[in-house]
Amino acid sequence: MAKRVSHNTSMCGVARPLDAIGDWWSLLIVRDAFDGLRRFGEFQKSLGLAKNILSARLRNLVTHGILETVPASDGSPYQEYVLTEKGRGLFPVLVALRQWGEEFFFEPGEPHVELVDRKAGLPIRRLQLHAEDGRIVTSDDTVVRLPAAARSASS
Amino acid sequence: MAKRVSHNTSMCGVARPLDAIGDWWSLLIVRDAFDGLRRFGEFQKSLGLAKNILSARLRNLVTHGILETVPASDGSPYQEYVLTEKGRGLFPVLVALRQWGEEFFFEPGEPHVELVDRKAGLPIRRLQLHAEDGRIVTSDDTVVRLPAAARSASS
DNA sequence: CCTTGCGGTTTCAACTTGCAACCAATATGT
DNA sequence: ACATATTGGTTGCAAGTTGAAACCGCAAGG
Repeated sequence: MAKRVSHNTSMCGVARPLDAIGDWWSLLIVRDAFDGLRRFGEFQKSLGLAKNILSARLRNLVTHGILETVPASDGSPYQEYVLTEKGRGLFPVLVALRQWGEEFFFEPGEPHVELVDRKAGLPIRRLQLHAEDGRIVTSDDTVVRLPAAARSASS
Repeated sequence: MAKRVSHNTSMCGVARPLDAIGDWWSLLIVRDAFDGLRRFGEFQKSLGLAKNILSARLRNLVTHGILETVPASDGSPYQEYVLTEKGRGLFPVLVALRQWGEEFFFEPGEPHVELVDRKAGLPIRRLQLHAEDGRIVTSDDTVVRLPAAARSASS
């Protein structure tokens, strides 16, 4: 118990996010939150997971500032779980996952939900990586590099 | 044992990818693979996880077609693990996670590794979502929608 | 030979997961 | 007033998962 919340500075820029999210369920909760779900029961019905697990995951997401609880929007005496700014920052992660899923996990023609622009009703474009000058880059065109400070102390 | 490999059709476009990846370790393995790591020992040293776990995760990633084993690149009698096309498709997911991490998990000025364009040496741009017409959209501007076929059968 | 390095598998204790039962607070019917 | 349902949890417990450490097999080096 009393899990650490502050960032473990030994973790890298990919591991810290994963640690904060917690597990797969948490990411599905966040996805549902983007779809407008707010209530404990809504999440449970949507995901079909055990209540104790949902309870723990929601608490963890709140602890990490990804969700926050708000008193209630309708009259009911319960609380609701809504995305924080930080939580909304996860949107590209979910979109990237979804697009990867669409490309590799569905037969061509197999029906699947689509992410569409609300205004035009048309699908969202595929995510693309751009260099500073606007060129589209792939994983082959990039490297991870230490910051200047750390770099000067190594080989 | 004998885990299912074919897609569980009841899972959505976000859950299927998560299921295939397996867990957090797997994603970190894939990240290391993008950084050029190929050998069992390299992954183990980089991630510091138990050998049995690494073994299981690598096997799972191979089973799901994210990594594949190749005989050996140098003379050694061992095999190496390299990303498949499908595995390379995970790059945007990792970039999205990393960018989220950079924004919310590091103090301003705290040193962290950076993803840079190999040619220009400059950082990669922030991922952005574009509508079909090129407009930048946020989560508020999008909805998930059932495919036309399924849509006509509901409310 | 004997040892070292690599790439695992096996063993086993500790932890996590998740079903089911229970609990508490309000809402609703009679 | 009293029973009953609904919502949002917590608790108990069996089964599954994780991970540290020990072991194993093979090839190369001395």
